[in-house]
Amino acid sequence: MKESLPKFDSTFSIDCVVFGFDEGELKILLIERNEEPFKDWWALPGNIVGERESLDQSASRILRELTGLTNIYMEQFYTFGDVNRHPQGRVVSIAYYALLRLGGEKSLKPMSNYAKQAYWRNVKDLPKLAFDHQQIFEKGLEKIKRRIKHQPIAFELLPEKFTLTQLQNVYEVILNKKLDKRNFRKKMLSFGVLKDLEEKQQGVSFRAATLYKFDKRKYAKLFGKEISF
Amino acid sequence: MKESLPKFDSTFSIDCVVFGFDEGELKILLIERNEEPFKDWWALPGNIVGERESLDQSASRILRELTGLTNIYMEQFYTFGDVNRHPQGRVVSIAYYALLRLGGEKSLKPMSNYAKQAYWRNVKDLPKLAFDHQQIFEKGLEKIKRRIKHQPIAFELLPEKFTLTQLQNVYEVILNKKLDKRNFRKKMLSFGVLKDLEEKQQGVSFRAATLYKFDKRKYAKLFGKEISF
DNA sequence: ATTACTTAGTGTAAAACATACACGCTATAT
DNA sequence: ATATAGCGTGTATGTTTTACACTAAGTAAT
Repeated sequence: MKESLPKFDSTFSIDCVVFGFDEGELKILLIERNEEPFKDWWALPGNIVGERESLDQSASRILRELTGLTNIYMEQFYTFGDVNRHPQGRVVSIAYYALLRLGGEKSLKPMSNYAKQAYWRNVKDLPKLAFDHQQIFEKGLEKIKRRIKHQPIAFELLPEKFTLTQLQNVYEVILNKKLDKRNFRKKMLSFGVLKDLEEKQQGVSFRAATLYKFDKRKYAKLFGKEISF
Repeated sequence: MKESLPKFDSTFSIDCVVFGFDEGELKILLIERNEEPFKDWWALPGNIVGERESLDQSASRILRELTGLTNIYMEQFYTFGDVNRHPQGRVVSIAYYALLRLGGEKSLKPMSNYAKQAYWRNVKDLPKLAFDHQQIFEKGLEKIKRRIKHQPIAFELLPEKFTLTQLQNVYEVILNKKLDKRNFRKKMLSFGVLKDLEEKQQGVSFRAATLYKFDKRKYAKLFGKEISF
């Protein structure tokens, strides 16, 4: 039975563009490779898909190994399959982006086997990347630029409780343009998916802003209608 | 060198959701399988990716073998990789949608090896499909629904010269809702990407409509601005 | 030639939405 | 007390979207 499938010297991997937002900057996680090919180069975190793993499971595993976190927001966005993208053989790579709350504690586990360590790097200042990872990163960034206009993904980059200014910053840094404060607030609040927590920021050195949280229940009720920026 | 990549009993394939528009209906191409597994079932056209083929090349090849046509508009949209999606082994499938002008001549080549014949089927009346092809189809349809709102893909389904009513029909059948004629025309013409050919339809049994064509040059100049429906 | 039929093609008013724009308020730090 | 820095707010204008119905033109049948 199994014999009827052609067998090539080929396999598939997952690569992840892991976005985080910190101090007003959009960052991604990069690893420093510890193995050939591209030893000592910077690369996107990724790995070969296990024999008994679905693609989503594999991506989750990679993120867990990398950050210790589960339940990270994650989405498959494109598959890269040029014949020579990997110098050691035919490796088709399924790319995911992930968005996560980078809450001060930038504690990343020391990496196993193939990588020395992972670091957050500002997307505006990336080093040269291994394989076709530059291309993968660019496509991932493009995808979240589109998606943030219609889907409530910005919240994935923020802590549970956030201020409107922080939210606006996320939009600005991803869309790469300044937005008008009053218009942004008016529109964002008009969707009715933010819950005013009647609570102020703590520990800021000037006037504290009101905290909000994203209200998933209310968002679910919008079903059909689209948020748009 | 090559030995450092883990080898599983796995491979990858392409599956294509080929959309056509004819007589006011949105159709897709299905093949009747002539091989196990799922012998005699309906399925999306697809095939194993060749050892020296990129994914796009492989998809083009499948479409060429199926329709005899090259230069079909085509786009990768998702990769399906559940462990058990293929009963004979681990087959990850990269899915493409294609849009083509179904101009009366529904002449499809008789299929080689794995399929008896291909047929156009209305998307509103599809048979049960092999593998996870129902899921693939649904995701493909969803994608073109989104994409037609922002990208000029409707033209790919129409002949070079078309009437505004035909164009509106494409939108209506893909978005699955009626649109207002006057508003549709106003908006569509306002983008300035349709060239009035100052020429009327031939051989219709009532008042002939003006023919237009999509003007790629002008569309290219819009770069940045977005068409939206 | 007349008539019946079918689709083409057209405008406007009201509502909703997007944009542009600037200053007083408040909590903190000194 | 005062300086500071970010918070929070409203309006007027322009643009876009929506809802809505009839006449014009060409063909076919008689």
